[in-house]
Amino acid sequence: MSLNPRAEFLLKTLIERYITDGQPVGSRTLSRQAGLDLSPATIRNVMADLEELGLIQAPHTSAGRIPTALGYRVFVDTLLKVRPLTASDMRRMQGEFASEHNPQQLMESASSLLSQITRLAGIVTMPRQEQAALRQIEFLSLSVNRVLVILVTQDGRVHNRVINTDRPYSPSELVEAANYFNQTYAARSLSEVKHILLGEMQKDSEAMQQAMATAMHMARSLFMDQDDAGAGLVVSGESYLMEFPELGSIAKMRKLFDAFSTKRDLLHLLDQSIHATGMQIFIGGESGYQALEECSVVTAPYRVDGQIVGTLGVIGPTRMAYEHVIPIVDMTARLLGGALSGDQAGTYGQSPG
Amino acid sequence: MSLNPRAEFLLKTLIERYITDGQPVGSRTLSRQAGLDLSPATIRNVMADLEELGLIQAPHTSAGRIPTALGYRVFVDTLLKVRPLTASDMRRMQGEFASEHNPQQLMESASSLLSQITRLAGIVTMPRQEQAALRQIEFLSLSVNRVLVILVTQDGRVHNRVINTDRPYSPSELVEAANYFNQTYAARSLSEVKHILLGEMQKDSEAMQQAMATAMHMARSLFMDQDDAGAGLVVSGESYLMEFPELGSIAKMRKLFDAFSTKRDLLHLLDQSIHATGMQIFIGGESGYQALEECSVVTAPYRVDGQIVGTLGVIGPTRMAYEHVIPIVDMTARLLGGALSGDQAGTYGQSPG
DNA sequence: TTTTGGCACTCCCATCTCTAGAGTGCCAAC
DNA sequence: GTTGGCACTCTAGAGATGGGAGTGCCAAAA
Repeated sequence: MSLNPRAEFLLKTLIERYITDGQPVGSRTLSRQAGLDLSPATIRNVMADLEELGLIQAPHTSAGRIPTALGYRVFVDTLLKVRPLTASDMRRMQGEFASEHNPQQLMESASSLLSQITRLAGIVTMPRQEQAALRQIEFLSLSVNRVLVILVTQDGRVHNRVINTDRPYSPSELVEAANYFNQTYAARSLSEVKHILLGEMQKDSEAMQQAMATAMHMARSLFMDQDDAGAGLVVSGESYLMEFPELGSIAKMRKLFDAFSTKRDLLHLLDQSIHATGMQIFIGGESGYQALEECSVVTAPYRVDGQIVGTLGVIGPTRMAYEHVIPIVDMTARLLGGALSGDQAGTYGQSPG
Repeated sequence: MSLNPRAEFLLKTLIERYITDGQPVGSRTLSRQAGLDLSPATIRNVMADLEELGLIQAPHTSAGRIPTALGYRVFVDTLLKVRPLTASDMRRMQGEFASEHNPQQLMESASSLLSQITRLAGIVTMPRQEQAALRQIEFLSLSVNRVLVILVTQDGRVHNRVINTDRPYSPSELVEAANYFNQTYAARSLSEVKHILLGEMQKDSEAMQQAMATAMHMARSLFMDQDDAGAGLVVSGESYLMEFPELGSIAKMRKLFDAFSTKRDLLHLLDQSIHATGMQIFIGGESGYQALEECSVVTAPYRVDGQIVGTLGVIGPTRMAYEHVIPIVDMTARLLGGALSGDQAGTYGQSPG
């Protein structure tokens, strides 16, 4: 794919133009817009080449050209200059994160910030349980055969689960079990804990101390059936997407909104980004989900203490203002990570006050 | 509004017909449908009367008639015969509730059942905190100045809140405070507790025991800033609404979906029903919200131990199959209430197993 | 070799016209 | 009170039409 600089420049100009007004761009428009002092006829030659390379296409014989997914890909990968955040957006984002400490609400703030600033749909995945480090666990007797397990992770989130036990446990048994558990596993990641537990279960349970056996029993129920299918996803501003005429056919919109409420596919898509170290951009069909055929997804992982624990991003039409969206997603990921880490610091008493 | 039986019957027939196929109903259609052996001309006379009374209207000169909001109101109040639930729907609903005990998930099951069976949007409000009775409270030290408050209500829900304290508390202080609190306030409703607390705070705090003072301090922070604006609402199946052409204009749909994601207005609307003892039906503009102009909302309160704690229902176009929707909403409310009460029973060890 | 103006051609889209069909209101007759 | 008849109204959909935007290609100019 050998593109001379002029062709590149024209591709870039064409895409920028198309992104701002959504109309196919013709040779005359492009010739004026580019400021290259070339006649429309020349431009037409170049456009024919670009079409041959599969970077742009004409919706019909006598319309202008619009970018293909491949065209956007080249644009995003090699032509795009991201715009720095405006000072006012920056202030707004910092303000939002500064005023909030509860992790759940931080996710929601992040999601709604993303959608409000970009005017696209914002998505944030909950920090992955497995990555999160255990801070503290407590067992609380609710009734004869029911125990409430409270699990606090380093990122400050609190998880509850009610467990039906096969025999009654006394409060002191529960306290001992919790102590044992906290001493043995504190600061390890939940996936480590799970792994260790699986190992321990192999051992002869006769040999275990009582406290340990109790802890094991609780923990097993807690760790073994975690499937919060899609619960861990915060979506906001879906309705912004209704404003884009290219997504307009009710049927397409319906599919898209179904995807938003099912959440499963989205979660899976975002999970892919968790293994990438930086931002990822899925353009059109690249995501592999039919509902997102005409959409792009821009994601960034966020970190708590250097460890990637979740991802966030936006979903919008392929024709989105990437150069604005990218820095916003990037910064939101940093701020959210920072706020979550900051929260933890606060919990440990390192913050002022 | 004096309607003779024949006019009533024709109104009923017209509305039923309009509900099933969404087209304005003309005099010939109605004459055939009604089976009254009246000529279209006669029907036309009656229709002219019904129009004069504001019960039906013609979209334009030579279309048939469609019901007005008032027409639906009369239909729902006096003409409607609800259909009993089908056995298969009944089984499905019971099955769904039988397999689930976690209160949060029960809400979600209820919402998704409502939407799937009616093919409309389902909504369920979380049980109101204030109505719920306190079962148990625990304080857990997270770090120097942070305490995790865990509050379990009779309906089995667990609430967490992290509180920043003004001084460190020792574990034993916290245990004592919790004991004090549990002994003093168990089984009272949260609103009662809140009320009592307000009273206690008037008293000379010097005179309080240490445990009591600690408990007070925690409780104050916990009870005083509860505004989960809209957090307590589970919505599902919004996208079903996209299938109704009468809601079709993108702009209207946009407003509707904004209302779904804001949740505030919906919550407020459902809150009105919490004070009613039975089902409520808001037709078109009756709800008072512009976004719901072309929608009807069918709600029913649900009870835990005879006490109304929340409401649920569906939102759909005014042209919905009320005679099916009403018993479904009604039954869902009963089943959800039952499941929540049942859950509580289970917690107290009254259930088998 | 690249760029340009010219030209014939294509296709869309908005507008208009037209017609068939559905439904109405009114009136006179039953 | 009910009915058939009739003139009238309005919509939705099917062509027909013309302007406009844009194209590809070609030959001439740079």
